[in-house]
Amino acid sequence: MTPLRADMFDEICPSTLVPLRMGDKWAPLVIRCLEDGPRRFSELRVPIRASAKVLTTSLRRLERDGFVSRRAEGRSVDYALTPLGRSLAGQLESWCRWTEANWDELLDARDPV
Amino acid sequence: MTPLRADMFDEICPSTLVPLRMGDKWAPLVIRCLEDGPRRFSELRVPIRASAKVLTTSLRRLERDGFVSRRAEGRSVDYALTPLGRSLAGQLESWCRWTEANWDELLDARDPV
DNA sequence: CAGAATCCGTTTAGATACTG
DNA sequence: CAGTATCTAAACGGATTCTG
Repeated sequence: MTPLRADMFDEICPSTLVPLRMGDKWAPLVIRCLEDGPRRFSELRVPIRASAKVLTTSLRRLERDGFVSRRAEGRSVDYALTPLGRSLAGQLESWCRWTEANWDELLDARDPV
Repeated sequence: MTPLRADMFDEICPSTLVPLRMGDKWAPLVIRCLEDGPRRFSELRVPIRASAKVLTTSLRRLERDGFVSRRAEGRSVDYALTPLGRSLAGQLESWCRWTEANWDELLDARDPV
């Protein structure tokens, strides 16, 4: 194994944080939805077909981890990517590109349930 | 949002598979453990401090998705990365590098629970 | 509008004991 | 050695109802 400061075998290491957070069913979608700028709660609910409770949970976690910021003004609330969140979005896109590059293998490999 | 064939908003799309599978608590560790070659079940259990049941579950899923292969010979069983799994391991390493590049921000941003 | 509260079913992790 | 079986507890997702 390549020695890295990012030691996934250490539970405290932030490298374990990213897969766990992205493993959240809705978090990657939230990140992608915010790529083009701030969105309100109700705007996120249209493309992301999760219940209000579940979406809120995702947003709170992303906020706590510093990927998303929340700004309330009057009745409306804006969610936006932080600089760290934008950086993560780039990482996510590189992932999608990996998926595209391995598309057929991914579909073929998968044992149908 | 950049238009990609990998559409995370489509539940069937394999791009959703990767974050979900990597969100598995032990899967990323399994992948890393197999980077240097095949390992037996008991060898995996040393660095990966999960119960036999949980580790088995992870391995079965990784096998089903085509990232890991299982080969039994006599009493011993070898697990190894498939070509697809090796490719994923590279992706995982790029993730760790991203973590290292954003180390301080990740630690600072994180709201202590 | 942006959630919070509640309830419910499923999934997951973990510990323990057992087996071919 | 490489699991399986069983049980428990916690986490997660979803639907519904309510509220400032």
